[in-house]
Amino acid sequence: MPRPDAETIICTVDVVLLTLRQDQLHVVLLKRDREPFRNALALPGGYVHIDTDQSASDAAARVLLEKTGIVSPYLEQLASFTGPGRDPRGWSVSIAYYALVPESILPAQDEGIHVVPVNRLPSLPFDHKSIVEHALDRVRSKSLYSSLPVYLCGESFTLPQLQAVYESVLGEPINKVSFRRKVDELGMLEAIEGEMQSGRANRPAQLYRLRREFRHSLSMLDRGLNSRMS
Amino acid sequence: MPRPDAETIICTVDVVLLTLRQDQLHVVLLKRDREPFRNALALPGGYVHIDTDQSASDAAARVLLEKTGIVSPYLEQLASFTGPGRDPRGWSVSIAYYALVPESILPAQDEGIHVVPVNRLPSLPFDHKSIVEHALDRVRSKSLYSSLPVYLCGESFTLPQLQAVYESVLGEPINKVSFRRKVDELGMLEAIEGEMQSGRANRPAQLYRLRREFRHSLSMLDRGLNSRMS
DNA sequence: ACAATAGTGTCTTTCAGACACTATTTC
DNA sequence: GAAATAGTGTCTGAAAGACACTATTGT
Repeated sequence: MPRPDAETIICTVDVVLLTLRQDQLHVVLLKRDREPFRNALALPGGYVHIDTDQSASDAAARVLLEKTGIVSPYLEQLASFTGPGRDPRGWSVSIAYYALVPESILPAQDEGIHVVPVNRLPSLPFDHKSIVEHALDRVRSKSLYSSLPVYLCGESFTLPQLQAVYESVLGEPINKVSFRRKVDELGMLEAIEGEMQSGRANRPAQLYRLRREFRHSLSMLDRGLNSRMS
Repeated sequence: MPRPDAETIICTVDVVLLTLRQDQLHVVLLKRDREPFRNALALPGGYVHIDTDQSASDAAARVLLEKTGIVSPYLEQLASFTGPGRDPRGWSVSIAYYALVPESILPAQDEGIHVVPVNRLPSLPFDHKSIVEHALDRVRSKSLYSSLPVYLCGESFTLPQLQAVYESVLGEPINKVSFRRKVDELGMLEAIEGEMQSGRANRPAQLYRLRREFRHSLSMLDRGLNSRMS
């Protein structure tokens, strides 16, 4: 364990764990069990352990597992946040990561795990608010031209469900025909031979799953879903 | 100055300084004046100074200025590279930045400053080769939909010159009409009321410069120059 | 049969690339 | 006037969005 003092740079990782609940992006926050900011809600984070971690990415995966019990199939470096003022203990570096998971794998909301909608963030310690906002920017812009949002779905899902996920992430409706053309172009899905009943009276939708090659990496488009962003 | 030992994470910044020479991207490498890898060519880099640097970005700008004399109008964080093995002194974090500058502001190639073509990189110490490759990926993909390559031009330039710069970065020809439509759409340039003579006999081209608002930040497109990449 | 949603065919609009034409300079 | 490159007008083809139509379920 690093022993921070005035001579040393504090080196940590933080994880922005995102999920979709009721068609809204939510971020997982934990109640801090130690100083500084004890009892405040903050991103899951912790020191890099030079004795066990082979990289910051390892540290992020370890922290996420230790603090939430989750192993995320998608975990990507976001950016590093640095400076003398962001942590009261001293000059610090936080290497931030983001992860997307289906709501179904989240542990029950208790034990200090809070899932809060990203558009109703409470005030957060350190510069965690800024980190979350950077993560949202990244997720939204990557969702325009990649398969990233599929990590918010469970093992299997229908195309209408997947489209709703994209629409929730991007915050606006997508043309159905174009969406299906793009999904086809991405080539990331395979049909499963069972179907799905909609709860009510209608034609059932085909279930799909991610192809094996894309379980842990993205598929990219040249041209993007042309949901206006900018 | 941090005093690295087995207990401490070594915290540094490295800068990938890119420029265009003879229509080819080049990276600036310096001969290291101390161990480890004394006398090897490497990226300009150095320790974060917690007594003077207000952020890693400050550290990168300082290192760049100290080692090359350059103040780059565009300097962006690339990613952080971490692990126990990348630096022989111990577990290290390098927060990497990249910068683009016109060749004209580079100091004379001596005093240990080397400008080498990116497709003929020598073997580099640490994981600097990987850092350079990440920077190239980033620059190329951002060049598809932003004004990034203008930082490779000087104060003023013509549209044919700018197009050549984009083509050099992207490594393939661009349609002239489309390019001009996109430049116009980006809205980042303003005409200067002098013209430019081409060295030989032809119609002179209008000179342009970056609008003030874009001197230190990019302009982005929704749709990109459709130079095929991926 | 009707309601409801899945899935597709096709027309229209928008945008990128091809190409040719005009413009302006030097020789 | 010829050569050379700057700059533009316009046509063509590709891709995105609109919209309507068919398909398949439960009630």
